[in-house]
Amino acid sequence: MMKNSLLKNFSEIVVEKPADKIIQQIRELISSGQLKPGDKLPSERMLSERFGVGRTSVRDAIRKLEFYGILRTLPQSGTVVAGLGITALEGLITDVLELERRDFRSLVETRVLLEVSAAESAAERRTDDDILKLANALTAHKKAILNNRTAVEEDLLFHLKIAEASQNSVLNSLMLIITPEIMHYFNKHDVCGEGRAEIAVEQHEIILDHIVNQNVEKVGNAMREHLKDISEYVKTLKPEPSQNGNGRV
Amino acid sequence: MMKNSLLKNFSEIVVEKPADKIIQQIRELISSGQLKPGDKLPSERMLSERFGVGRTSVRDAIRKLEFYGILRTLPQSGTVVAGLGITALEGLITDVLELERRDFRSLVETRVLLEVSAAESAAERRTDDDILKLANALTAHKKAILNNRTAVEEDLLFHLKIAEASQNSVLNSLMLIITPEIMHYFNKHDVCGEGRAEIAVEQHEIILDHIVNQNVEKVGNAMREHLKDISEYVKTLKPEPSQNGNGRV
DNA sequence: CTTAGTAAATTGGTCGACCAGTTGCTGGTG
DNA sequence: CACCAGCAACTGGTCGACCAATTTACTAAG
Repeated sequence: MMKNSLLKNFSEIVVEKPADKIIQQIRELISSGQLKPGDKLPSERMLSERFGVGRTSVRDAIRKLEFYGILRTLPQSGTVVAGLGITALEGLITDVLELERRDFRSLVETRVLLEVSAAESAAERRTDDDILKLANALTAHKKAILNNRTAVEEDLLFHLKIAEASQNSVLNSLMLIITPEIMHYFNKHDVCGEGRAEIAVEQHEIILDHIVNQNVEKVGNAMREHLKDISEYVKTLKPEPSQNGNGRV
Repeated sequence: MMKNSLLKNFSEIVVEKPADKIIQQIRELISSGQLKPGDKLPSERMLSERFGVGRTSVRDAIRKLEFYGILRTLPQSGTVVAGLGITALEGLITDVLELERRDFRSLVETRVLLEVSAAESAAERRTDDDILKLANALTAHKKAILNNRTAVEEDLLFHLKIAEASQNSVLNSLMLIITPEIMHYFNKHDVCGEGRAEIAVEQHEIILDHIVNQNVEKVGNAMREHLKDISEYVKTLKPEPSQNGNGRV
């Protein structure tokens, strides 16, 4: 182990997973104009031979780019470049490669933004079914609090149901994406302690009322107030910048 | 081909990729309490044998869940369940599985939400470096218009730089995520035609000015106006509900 | 010359085997 | 008895081979 420490200092982060190298290579192919949007990519076998790596690594790279909507793969047919422009592709790919740490301020800030909007849309467009789901989520939340004081999951699940009720699929998806990180922070800082949970439930009840009555204006303010309460409470705990668990969005 | 059509009608969407089946199974493991947050997952070999599929499929499933922040895999060590609650996990996983089609209304609506907020934050917090990047992006946009009338990529790249200047990493990431889909729609509907591009550039210049002068209020309105222009123009083209290319967020 | 039918080639999907690094036990030694 | 070297059994990462389905190209009949 000791004998390798020097070597490690030398190479350090040069681990360079094959998949990442391939993403870079594909980026170059696109930059040089050899690969235009709509074009079919060479077969995975071609690419693996061309890049000198196994086909699995190529598949991993493709899968990753596919996640971000840059490629699109049709079974038994081929992989094509999505209908994006070259310029944007370059920018996106480089950004995607170093999509890193979140910070708490950004997370809270964005959450308020999304949630307030979601609540307003929910009040405007909720169906009867949505109300049922919201009521159920609220009940589950109350029930969980009776058993164990921290019920972060149930709390956030109520918020997710609001996003669902907004009838805005994109908003809903984005909420789904950032929720795990929010949960991570909340558990870390033990937000729901000594009476906080009860207050949260009360506010949830108010919000649900507004949604039922389709009072768009009031629900926005109620949600803003609810989140303001929580985020300011969190601030009193630790100033720590604190990086999150994984780098995903 | 014809002889299979009946069979296809029978099985239809029962393609059931192994990876998806595994995601379901893991979900059950978590539901039944056999897998608690923080626990280490059984090794990939165990899982592949247990589920009766190849290890590759297991890896695919894990990658997918990892992408959504539900699992976390440490090389040469093991895969663990992220620090999420069981309740939320259930909700998230089922939702993730059917994270499907976007619709245009949701996309535009959410975009306005994010962009206005991004512009305001950018005006408030932009650095000198940000201004430089914004100016460069604007120049590139103008230049592209002189050559070819449609310069959707450069247009959106300017918007992405605004998100970057907002100093909100989460907001920036979310913009990166929805931008490809926006581009898809714009190219599809040929938004930038006959003078639209020039108008857009003028509005971009105004927005940039406001950001330089840190005029938070005006930049919000300017961005709202800019997006309103575009989205309403798009509306005049086709009422078509239109599903997008791939189901990714 | 057109067209239907079939077979070969190519595609992505899946699999089990091998690789390198880590962990933890085990037995020998101070 | 404590401790450390060394080995063995894991881990995830990568690879090339096989599979089924699709596409394509060729051939033969009309």
